[in-house]
Amino acid sequence: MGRVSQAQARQNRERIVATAARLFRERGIAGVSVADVMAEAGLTHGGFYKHFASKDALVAEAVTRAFTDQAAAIPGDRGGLLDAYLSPGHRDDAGTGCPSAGFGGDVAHASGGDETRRAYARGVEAFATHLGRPGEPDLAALSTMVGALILARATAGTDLSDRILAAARDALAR
Amino acid sequence: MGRVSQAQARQNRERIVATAARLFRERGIAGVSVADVMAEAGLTHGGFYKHFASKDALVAEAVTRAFTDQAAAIPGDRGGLLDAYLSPGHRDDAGTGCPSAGFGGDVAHASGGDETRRAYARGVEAFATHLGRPGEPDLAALSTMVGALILARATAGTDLSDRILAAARDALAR
DNA sequence: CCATTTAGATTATGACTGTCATCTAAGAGC
DNA sequence: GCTCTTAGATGACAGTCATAATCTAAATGG
Repeated sequence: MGRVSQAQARQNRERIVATAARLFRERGIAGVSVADVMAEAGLTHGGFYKHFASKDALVAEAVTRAFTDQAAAIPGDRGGLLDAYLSPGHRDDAGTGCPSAGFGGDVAHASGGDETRRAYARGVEAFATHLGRPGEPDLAALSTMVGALILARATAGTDLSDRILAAARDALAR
Repeated sequence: MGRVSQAQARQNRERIVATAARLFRERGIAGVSVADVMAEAGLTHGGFYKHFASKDALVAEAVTRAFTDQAAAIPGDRGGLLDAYLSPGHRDDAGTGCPSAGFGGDVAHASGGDETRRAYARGVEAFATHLGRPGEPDLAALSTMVGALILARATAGTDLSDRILAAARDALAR
């Protein structure tokens, strides 16, 4: 209702970004409204513009946040990373999953503004670099992983979905 | 205004589906309204429901149509297919491009109904079969191609975009 | 403590959404 | 030609959207 401590406000803002990063990946950017995000964060939609200039500004921050969260949670060894990435669990949990895959389709369709595209490109490059060596990111492996995950999600519920994950695992195991 | 010949009506319906197949791939399913499709097809939005039961029904038909169009236009030799698929031209023309990539993100987020998901899965399987041999579709190559195209589109305008396409071409050339 | 600031709630906005009922003019069938 | 039918136009509907002004109560700084 009234006011809230600066610490509380900062924490609320954090929760809005974290909630958005999850919901946008789950339902797509266009499929989630500002009111949806605020409600899920336990706030009312009117207060949103005290924190962000626009929905696009939130999208850009949510994309950045999703990539930094990912970077902090990546398994160290490549084998473990591949198995986790191409698992049914990752397929079925888009909300906390890979941002390159979760946001890829939406950003390709120009959802979010210019800042969103830049944040996305930065995140993709960082992830590809982690997959390869500094100086030579493994863009081919990244493409296979992202493509397999998106295809597996879009065909979830069919046997094709599991076969896609398995085929990508096999191809990248070498 | 008044009525129109059965042949003309059939032709109008075709145009609605073709327009939708293009717009949905360009801007995303959620980013295109029924009114958008009808206007682009040269009709008013009210007449839409004389042709389709719902937007979801149109989405399902548009997805099916995009895949049959693709199947009719695929280069015969694998080398030519790879070069065309992973070209800047294909990246920049999503509207007439690969439906597996163009619809993948949206279908993964459960845009469109059950029939849409089935149509998408059928189309993906058919394309993968074309890439491999009957009985053993090349799901890994498909994943690499679709992933590279989506990533290249989402990073269009940066040098990363071209590098992704080149890396995927190299990896699949073997 | 008191005055000022401000996060968040409430409510309003104008535009846009998918879906229909209705109207109308012209094709189709006899 | 005279019905009967129907594709498409027109207009309206209830709902949702992003954005914003206003209110209010509590936190802040002096």
